[in-house]
Amino acid sequence: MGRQPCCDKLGVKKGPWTAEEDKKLINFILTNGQCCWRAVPKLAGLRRCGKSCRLRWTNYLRPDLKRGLLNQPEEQLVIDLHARLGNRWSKIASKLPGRTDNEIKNHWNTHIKKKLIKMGIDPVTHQPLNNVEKDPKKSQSEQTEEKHPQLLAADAPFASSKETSYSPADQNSSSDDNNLYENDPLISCLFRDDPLMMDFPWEFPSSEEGLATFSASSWDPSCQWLLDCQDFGVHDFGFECFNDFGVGANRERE
DNA sequence: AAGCAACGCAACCGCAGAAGC
DNA sequence: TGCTTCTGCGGTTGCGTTGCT
Repeated sequence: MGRQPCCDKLGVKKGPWTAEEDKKLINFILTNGQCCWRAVPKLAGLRRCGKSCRLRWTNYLRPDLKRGLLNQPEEQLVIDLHARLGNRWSKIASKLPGRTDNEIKNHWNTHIKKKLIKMGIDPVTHQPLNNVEKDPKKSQSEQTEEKHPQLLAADAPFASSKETSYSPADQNSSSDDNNLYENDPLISCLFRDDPLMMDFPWEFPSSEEGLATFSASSWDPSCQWLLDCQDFGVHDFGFECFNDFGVGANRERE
């Protein structure tokens, strides 16, 4: 039987996205919202597979994305979360507003991993490299707190405290993550299921009226990228695609 | 200046689970 | 209930950039 490929390989473009393709995709999503990804390339006039479109949007074009390297608190949070959740990048990413799983995964593999190894910490187990197999029965979180004093301490705003009792992620990984940090107000805030303020409702209205409403009322400082665009080169495909939605008007007001 | 190696990031691939019928 | 389709996730690869010799 076999699984149908997500797109027919023939005639589907691969590789880096061009500014023109980005423009088409942004234009389409701002106009129609995120609908069936499989249909997006066809409707948007792209010779890409839906999967590729989704990836491009979620990892690069989404306006609520932060650009640039992870800062210290974010990095610390990633380490902390990784110690508890393992390579569940999407889970980790969901706790870092504006960051994608891909970004975090890349950052982990290129930066954090090395840092930990340099510090003599196994990035997989979060235990000292020379002590990895000493106490396999100890819970991962217990070990993490022991092994990351320098990470969990002063320079780590998200660091766990001794008062905080965490459930070891690997013992009960299916348990509700909310319980993990219930004693830590900041972390528990991050672990809430309800949307944080940065969760932007990417359900764009499709009618003109709706779009007008969107542009007038939903403009948010987090969308400043549309104006600044210095971080990822929106210049390359111009602003025309946003003008229809009142972004230009917002800009003029400033 | 040229060649090479290492690095970092964007993108692809394949699988698993969810959703729909 | 089982099959099909779609989406999302994590691992991996490819390539452009940067730094070193």
